This record gives sequence, C-alpha cells and structure tokens, in this order.
Amino acid sequence: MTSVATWNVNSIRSRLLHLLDWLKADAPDVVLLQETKCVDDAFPALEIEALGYSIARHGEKSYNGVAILSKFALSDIRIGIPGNEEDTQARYIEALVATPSPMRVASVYVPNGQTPDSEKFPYKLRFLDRLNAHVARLLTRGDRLVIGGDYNIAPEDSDVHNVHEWAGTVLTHIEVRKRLRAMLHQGLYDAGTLMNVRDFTWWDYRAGAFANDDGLRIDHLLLSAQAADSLSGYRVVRQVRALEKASDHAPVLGSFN
DNA sequence: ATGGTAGGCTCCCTA
Repeated sequence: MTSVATWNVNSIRSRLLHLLDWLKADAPDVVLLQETKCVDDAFPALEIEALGYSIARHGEKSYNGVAILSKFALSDIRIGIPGNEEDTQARYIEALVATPSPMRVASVYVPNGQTPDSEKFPYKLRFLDRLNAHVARLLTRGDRLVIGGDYNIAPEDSDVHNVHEWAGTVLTHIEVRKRLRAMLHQGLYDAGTLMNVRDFTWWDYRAGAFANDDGLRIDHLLLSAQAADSLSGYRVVRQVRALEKASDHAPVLGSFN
C-alpha cells in the first residue's frame, strides 16, 4: 500500500511543527506541498529528512513554492511546466517515485486569480491551459500518475458550502471549471469523486468559516487510469485544519494498492 | 455589509 497526500501548508516555516506531527501520525509515503513560501535554501529540510523523507523542492521568496516529500527515492525531478520557462512563479514540480510499482507525481499550485476582472485571472486560465497541454504529454507515458495540489477550483456547486456566497468568484467561475473538466476529459480521474467523498479542503481564515464549516473542495488528487484503478482510500485530514495556527487548507490523503 | 484573518515583509501584497 502506498499513500499520497497533497497539502497547501501556507508557509512551511510557520507550519513545520504541524507538518512534522502529521507526518509522524499518518506516515504518508509521498506528500505534495504547496505555498511553501520560501527559497530553497530556507526550506527546513533536516527535520523532514530525519523522519525518513527525501525532498524535491522549488521555491521562491515570499510567495508560492511547491515541494515533494517521499519515503521512496525520487528521480527525474522537473521544475516548472515544460515549455513554460518564461513563467517565473514556483507553482509546479514533478518527480518519479521509486515505489514498488513506480509512480510519477506532481505538486501543482494553480494561481488563485483574485477576481474575474483582474489581470491575474487570465494568468490563471493560461496556467490551466498549459497544465492541460502538459498532462496530455504525461498521459502518453501510460504510467501511474498522481497530480495533486491546490487547484483553486471547486468542480461543482456541491463542492461549495455557500453556493450563493461564492457564485461567480475565481474558485467557481465557469471558465476554470471548464478547464478542470478538460483535464478530466483527456483521461484524469478525481480521487474524491471516485471514492464518493466530497469533503471540503479549504476554509477561509475570516468570519469564522471553519467553525461554520463554510468551506470549499479546491484541493484535488487527479489520477491517471492506472493510478485510479489502484485507488483504495481517500480522506481529508480535517483535524490538522482544526489546530491552533493552522493552515487554511487541510491535507488530502489517498491510498493505493 | 466589499468587512473579516493570516503569512511574509515592508509600510502593502497575496490569498
């Protein structure tokens, strides 16, 4: 059994104790992190390596930043979406994991987009288009593939606690939903949907959102058919969101036979 | 009600 998790930590340095406690408790084999918010030299590697993890990271100062932690050896590490080198934001990393049956994984932090009329929204749409093109190339390899991350997209209204509050925002906008569906149409499967678990993964820090369970499902594990066929478990680790000084996202944990 | 809170870093940006 191999477990693969995705978690937007909202600063790995602020969340290090939560991360270490959770790694000890659930011992996921592979962890896909987003919003590490630090340059590679400032990444707290020693504490994580002490728990038996290898690390691939791609950070920048203050914003964004993605990483892969793995109890199995990592190879073929790639930074950024290939053919997209002009985008300097650290939002994508992939690697081949030496699990008994090898698995290619990627950690992706899709741009939030701020508001539909901001200049950040077309950047979000272009990023999703480029991710889609890259997924098409990855799927031709035919290996077990897990692309996990903060997609900043609630796929359907049933993934939103307060549909009216979030209607027309960058998390529920028709244009981002179309692009997520395009990713599924070309052969990726959403682990939450496969396991019939539609739990929320993100609750705003403001206005007591977590206490009111005013959340959205925007973090996803997207699987190739080969990975989907071995999916055996899926859960959102809500306890980690309930801690003091928590990230605004909860880890999402998938299990594979 | 265009607020509210959090993180990083600088007197503001991003989410």
